Amino acid sequence: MYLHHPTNAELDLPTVLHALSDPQRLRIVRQLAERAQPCACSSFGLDVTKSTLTHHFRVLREAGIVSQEIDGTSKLNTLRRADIDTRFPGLLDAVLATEPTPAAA
Amino acid sequence: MYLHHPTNAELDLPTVLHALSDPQRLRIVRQLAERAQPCACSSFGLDVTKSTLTHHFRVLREAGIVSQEIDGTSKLNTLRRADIDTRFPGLLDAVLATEPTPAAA
DNA sequence: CATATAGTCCGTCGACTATCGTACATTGAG
DNA sequence: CTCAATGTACGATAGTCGACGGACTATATG
Repeated sequence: MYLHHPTNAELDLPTVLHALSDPQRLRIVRQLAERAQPCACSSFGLDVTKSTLTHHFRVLREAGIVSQEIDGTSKLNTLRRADIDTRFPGLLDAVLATEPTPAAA
Repeated sequence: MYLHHPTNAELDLPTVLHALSDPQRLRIVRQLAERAQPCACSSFGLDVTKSTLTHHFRVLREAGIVSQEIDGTSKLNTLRRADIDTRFPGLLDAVLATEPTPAAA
């Protein structure tokens, strides 16, 4: 099973902003930034079904925000911080610096 | 005719990111940042109809990115830079710092 | 093999989006 | 008053989005 990841140069600002404009995905990104270790999709405590989770992680991966690698039955997710910082300096910092508005886990 | 503008405290990150995730609106924001003077909706050279333009400016206004005031038959648009910078420091700078990807006027 | 775990794939649903066209309102200029 | 300019309101349409359930795959582990 091949997982497409956009290259650094392929990162597109509107696509990235759109991927970050969903509260659930924003929660995922915040947690990934805090943990700084590859995490399975199911470890984020989001109150949605598995298929919805798959959807959100695909959006994040295809936007280039997250990289995924397969590890057994899991998929380990990592924030592509360096790539995003290179392409869009300061963007991720600005997003992460805002307090998690309502209820974020 | 009353135009609702969210207060500084009402600015919501996902809403702002979503408003910025459209190429047309991004073009508007870039031009507003460069001009730094209130501009009528029709002065941005976007290749869409008037009604579509109205729609995009409403999205920007309701997200708190732009303020609009009526001046004769025109509506003058201003980037709420200070407000956004206060609420989301560095966000607008990061967005504006990226090169206008494809064709931006 | 049997079972459990972690995700994927597909189809569906309702809500929203971006776009358009046409008709309308308001204002300013002649 | 008439006309042009600027923008709004109100559909309509084609597409996307977030969410779901259910069937499925792949990888452990017993």
